[in-house]
Amino acid sequence: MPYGRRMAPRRSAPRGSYAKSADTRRAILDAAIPAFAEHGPEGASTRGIATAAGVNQPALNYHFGSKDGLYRQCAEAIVDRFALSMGESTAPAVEFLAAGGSDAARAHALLNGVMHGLVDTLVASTDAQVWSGFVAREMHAPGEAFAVLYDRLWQPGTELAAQLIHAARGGRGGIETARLEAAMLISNLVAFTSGRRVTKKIMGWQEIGPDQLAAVRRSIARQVDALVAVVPGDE
Amino acid sequence: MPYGRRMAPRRSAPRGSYAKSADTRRAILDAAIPAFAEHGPEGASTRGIATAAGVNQPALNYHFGSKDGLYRQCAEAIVDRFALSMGESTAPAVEFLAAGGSDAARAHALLNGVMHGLVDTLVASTDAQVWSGFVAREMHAPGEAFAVLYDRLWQPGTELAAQLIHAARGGRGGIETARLEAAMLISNLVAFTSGRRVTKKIMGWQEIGPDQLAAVRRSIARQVDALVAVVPGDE
DNA sequence: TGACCTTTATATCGATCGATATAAATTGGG
DNA sequence: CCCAATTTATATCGATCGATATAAAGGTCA
Repeated sequence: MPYGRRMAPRRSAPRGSYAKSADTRRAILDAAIPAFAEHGPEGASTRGIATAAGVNQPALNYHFGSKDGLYRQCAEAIVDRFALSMGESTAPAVEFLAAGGSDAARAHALLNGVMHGLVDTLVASTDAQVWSGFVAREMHAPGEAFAVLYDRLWQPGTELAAQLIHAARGGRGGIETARLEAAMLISNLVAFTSGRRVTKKIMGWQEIGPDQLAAVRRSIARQVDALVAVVPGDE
Repeated sequence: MPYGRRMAPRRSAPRGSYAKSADTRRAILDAAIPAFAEHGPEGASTRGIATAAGVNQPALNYHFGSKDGLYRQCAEAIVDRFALSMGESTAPAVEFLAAGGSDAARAHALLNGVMHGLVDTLVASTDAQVWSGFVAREMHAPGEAFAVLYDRLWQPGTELAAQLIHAARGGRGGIETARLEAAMLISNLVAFTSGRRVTKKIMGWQEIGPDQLAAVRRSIARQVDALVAVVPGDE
């Protein structure tokens, strides 16, 4: 026998006070997220990710335990980065709702602000295109990362938008309808971002510049206005 | 050497007058499409597909040449089946546009008809959920099937909707804006379908019944009305 | 500086991948 | 009914997969 087999050291998580370790983890995550987004959790290879990250392959197992562990950590990282990017535009809306806000006009303005921030985050950032692909894939085919993405990203985001829509309508029309509209509005933007390459081809855009960003913003604003203007059941 | 290697028979495509062959091909496609939709072209294994189809693994190579060939044929099958399901609602719209139709009210009605048919096809059919996942994945990460899906499905579908929107606005507002709105409207529905599992969870729906289908239809109709009512630039 | 822990690098494992050579079985035309 | 073409089944190939044992290198702190 070339070399023996015994139990793995079971190094659960390196609680490093070593500085370099964090850099390596970050490099692996930055390489893994696009790889998982493009090839899926099964299609992406640990060797490919390691090469892209500039590390060797066992480094992934050392830092993240397993391929699935890395995949889950990618989802956590996406949620964190997305929340960081969206915090500025969602904070006042969350505060408004927490205070039991019922000012319809203010709710409408806050909803516009949230969607504005969402468009900026999703459409303006090239990273977000990758995130959208990762998230959309996991929402279609739930796997190891579903719970994280749903509980910390999709559900709260949809609920926030739904409550704002409901409040902007002055509380009329039912929260269920508002939830459905919110779900469609958000899945709309995520799909639009995930398929940005196709949209650019359809539109003949070379790049998503300020003009294109403004066009998307106008389109979403128009959707929001129409959503709020019509109270379901009163039509 | 256990057995020699020589050039493959290079059986390009079985032009079978044998009846059984077509059944086998169909069974393989019916097993492969969901597998590719869930695991991606790299994650899905030929052995898994073969088992699900009730055939042995080399049958895939025999009938489709290679895994990539099978993947391409899956895309072709999806386009065909989708077009078959949508033909009834798109035919009058295509005819209207081909005749240079400029009646805004009729264009609006035809647009509603097309979107109505799209909702029925996508939301009501469980197969369409699988198709949407397949298509959305390929649009995000273009591969072997991109050309087929884009040229025969996405581009014509978007262009049809764009022309109807443009005509419904009486030709005012620019075709580019109409294209962007059409792209968002369609990606909206595809994403909604692909992520149907999540939407059901968000909405607390056990199943997509007539009531739920009607709710989605109303939401889309409202979007279309808002789209047509507001001429970009006149606001 | 030296003992100790963390991190990185190398080599290799068994399992599974897509593909193909080959043989057996099935089908259809004369 | 038999022969040839088509289709299905078996066995196996080399390549690549995720994972781990092991060794070497790097960092931390008494």
